[in-house]
Amino acid sequence: MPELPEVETIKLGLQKYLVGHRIESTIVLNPKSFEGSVKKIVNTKIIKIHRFGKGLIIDFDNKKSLAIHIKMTGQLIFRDEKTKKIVVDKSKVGELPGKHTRVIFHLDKKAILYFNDIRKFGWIRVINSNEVDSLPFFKNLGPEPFKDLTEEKFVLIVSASKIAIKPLIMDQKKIAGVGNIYANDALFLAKINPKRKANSLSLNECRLLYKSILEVMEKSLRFGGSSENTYVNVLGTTGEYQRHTLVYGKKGEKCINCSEEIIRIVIGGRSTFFCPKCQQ
DNA sequence: GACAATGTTACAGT
DNA sequence: CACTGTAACATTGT
Repeated sequence: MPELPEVETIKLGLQKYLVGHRIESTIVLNPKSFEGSVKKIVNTKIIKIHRFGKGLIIDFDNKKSLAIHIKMTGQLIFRDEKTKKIVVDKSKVGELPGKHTRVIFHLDKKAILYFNDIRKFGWIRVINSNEVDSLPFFKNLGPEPFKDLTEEKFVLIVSASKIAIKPLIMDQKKIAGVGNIYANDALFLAKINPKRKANSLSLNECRLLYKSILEVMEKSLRFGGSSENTYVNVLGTTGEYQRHTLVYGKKGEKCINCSEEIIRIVIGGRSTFFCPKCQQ
């Protein structure tokens, strides 16, 4: 799932459904997916949810927290008596628990939180609430859209780098939250070739790209994120952004501006889609 | 069988 | 040391 809009959608869901619940037990089915002592969070109450970039933090009332990264295929699914009636997308979720369920949190009032993760890249770890900033992933996060990434900061970051603009905006240490889908679409919206060296962008191009990043992410948030692959929200239902992508995943299809064919190349090992005519 | 998939990081090389 | 590019992690689907 995993870019800022998807993780933010999960955060909103956890805030709505999970906060206030007490953990009764935690079952770790895949040791690699969970680090730390389960005992530290049993019988504690969930009080707050945070998101930093693509990472999540769940705070408990005993100064402990869970730090979570769902990477490519993680899912956090909440079930209780009420939400049980909501029909999950079977093709993306399957049985609960199922073959890819890695951790199960049993909560009070018969509620359950499942952590599913096909590829097992994701992780959950128990930490002290005050040590979030010392975790490798969270410590290194750059400023993020909608928070502390101002246009001025963005211009400085872009003009200071010689690497291609696309991998730059996907570098979480430089800018937090942008991944492959939105990097592709933002560059298309700004009419910038993804191979361009970052420091070759003009001030106007930088500003336009900044606005484009915000625009595509804002649009995705409205659609509840992108369910191109395995992403679902905490109720197990899909987002809809994948039906509205500008260029991502559209190799061979016509450009929505000029009807030229969208092409796919690889930059930094990642699929890159763009219109060779609009994004010279 | 080969290749690609929303991400991050360890490692090698400059 | 800083920066850059590539491979690896594990599994599934085409």
